Amino acid sequence: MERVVEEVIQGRELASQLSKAFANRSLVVNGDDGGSAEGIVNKILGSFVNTLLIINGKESDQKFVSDQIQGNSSGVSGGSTGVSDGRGGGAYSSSWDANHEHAANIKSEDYNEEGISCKSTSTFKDRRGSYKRRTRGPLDGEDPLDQDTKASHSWTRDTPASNIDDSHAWRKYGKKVIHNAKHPRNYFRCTHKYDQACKATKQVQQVQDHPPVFRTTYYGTHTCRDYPKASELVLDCTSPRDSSKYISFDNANCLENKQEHFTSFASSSVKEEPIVKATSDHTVTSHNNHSSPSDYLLSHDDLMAFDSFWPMSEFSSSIDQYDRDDVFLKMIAES
DNA sequence: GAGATTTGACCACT
DNA sequence: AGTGGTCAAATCTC
Repeated sequence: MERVVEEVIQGRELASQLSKAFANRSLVVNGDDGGSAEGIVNKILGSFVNTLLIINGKESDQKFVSDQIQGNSSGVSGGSTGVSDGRGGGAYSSSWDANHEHAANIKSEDYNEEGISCKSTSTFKDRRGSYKRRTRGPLDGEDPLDQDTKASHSWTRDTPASNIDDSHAWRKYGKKVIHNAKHPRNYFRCTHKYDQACKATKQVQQVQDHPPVFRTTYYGTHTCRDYPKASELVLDCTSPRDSSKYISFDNANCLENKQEHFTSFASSSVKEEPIVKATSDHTVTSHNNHSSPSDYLLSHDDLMAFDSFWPMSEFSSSIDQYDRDDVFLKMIAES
């Protein structure tokens, strides 16, 4: 828990620095970006994620996530496209793409082997595809705006493995050989596409061989609920005066709620996470027989530290608040 | 038998 | 016409 407190305090201090940085607008300090708004933002993100990783018992993942945050810095600062070709920055990176330059830019020149698995040994008397397909348009119940939504909300993540666990149930529905790419692109949709009309999809493609790097591009947000009560974060609701803040790990909710505060995190089917209750003296109680497997209880004081991470009113970048939130929401979800 | 995967065809877009 | 994304029948796996 001490680590959590340290990270929270550090985050608050960094947020304070950020406010000062924006106040005088002269941001370059000592040649590196440690004192710049950008650098501070990265540190804040890192601190925040570290905190959550500690809470989740995934501290060992810190390095990896930290790398991803660094990779994301260009997106936060609006300095570049946000989608690297796998050679800029770290080996593994995450990037936010608000400008639709994501998958189309995936044109690695480093492919040198075919990694297609061929477990099928079927004897083909195939009639696949031998059907008449109806003219495509908005299907029944399909929102005509889905295409725009999909195009405008994508998120890429580079990982050393193709089968990363992002807490969602995916179903592969296609594989396509991409022009100028040596590795095929795999297409996944949310398992709950039909039963819960979840529109989230992702594409996974190997973009580098040595070391192997798999680029996952997420489209849309999950509206499914794998675990109905799974991911609600109630903040000290026992004390009404504390202006209790409700944190939901549900994407649909987060989209609605995040304008109020940064108190909602993306995703998802969080499984068997312990309750973490942080009281004013920063102690944690964790137990298993709880009503909701991933409830987190934080005191108002602790929450204030998180609130201070995002001085939104003073922050300006090339991506709007929605995007910025979503980047982080997804990042947290995937952590 | 249910759910997941494979894979050729269909369709939209440029 | 070329390309990428998706569909859906066939097949596989548990």
